[in-house]
Amino acid sequence: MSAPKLIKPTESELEILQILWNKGTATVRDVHEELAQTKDVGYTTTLKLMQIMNEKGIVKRDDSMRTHVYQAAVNKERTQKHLLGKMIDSLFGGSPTQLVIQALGDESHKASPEELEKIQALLDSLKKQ
Amino acid sequence: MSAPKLIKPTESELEILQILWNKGTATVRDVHEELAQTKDVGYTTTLKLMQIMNEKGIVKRDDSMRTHVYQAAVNKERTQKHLLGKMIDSLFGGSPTQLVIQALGDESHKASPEELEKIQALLDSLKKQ
DNA sequence: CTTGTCTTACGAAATTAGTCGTATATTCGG
DNA sequence: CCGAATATACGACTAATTTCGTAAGACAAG
Repeated sequence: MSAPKLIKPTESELEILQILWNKGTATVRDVHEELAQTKDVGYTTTLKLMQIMNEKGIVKRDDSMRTHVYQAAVNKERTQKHLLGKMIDSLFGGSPTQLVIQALGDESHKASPEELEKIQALLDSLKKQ
Repeated sequence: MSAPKLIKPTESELEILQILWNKGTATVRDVHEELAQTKDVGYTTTLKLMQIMNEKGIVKRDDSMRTHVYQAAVNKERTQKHLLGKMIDSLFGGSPTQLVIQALGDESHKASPEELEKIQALLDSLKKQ
């Protein structure tokens, strides 16, 4: 029983998860200083959020030191896939195709030629099945 | 000034929007009956949500009749693109490629051969640029 | 040791989303 | 006309999220 664990991080939790996914491990202060660059938020707010995420099992922490060290407890790809699936259902009627088309056609997030090749390769392998 | 209108429909609002996008116009009862097929929710809940959406400007309504007739006031493709863009930024570091790959690789939302061809066509046109 | 800084813990306010009960008005069948 | 069904309006309650103030302990510098 590898519990599938339905996780549904909130907006704020996702911001923190992203930082943890990037850094690997981080203290509350590390996370807060990065958050503070784009957001006006108090230190204890960040602390509280990370404590709650710990209770929820979204992050783990090492509290053997006075300054606790956190890391993400949920897999990045799995979380992406999970949330993407929800968006496909809720916004694209269950069909990933329209989503892919919208994403590829997004003017403000253009894909590079190398990226297009990656997608082509995946597409080829899907076609063979 | 075609105000870009930053809309952020909630989960429930999206469900209703989907129905309105499909039907074009609909009454509260129409929407509620469709919602009730997959969800256990009271009629007045649906009503209230649609009233709130009307206040927010997400839907329009014709209240010249006793039974009001609603329709979406936000464009489907634009809403999809907007929310997708937010997800690309917040979950995929600004790169649509990883999102596309995850979406295409989603086992529970497989694309049909026809859909794969559509994507291929789009990919071809992107490559030419 | 004392003081100032940094840490976590915790409670509680403010906000938002979702829910539904009840009141009131309209309509329609008989 | 009367009663049942159906419509909207609206207030209120719950739960979750986000916010921060304050307290208390640890620690380092002087």
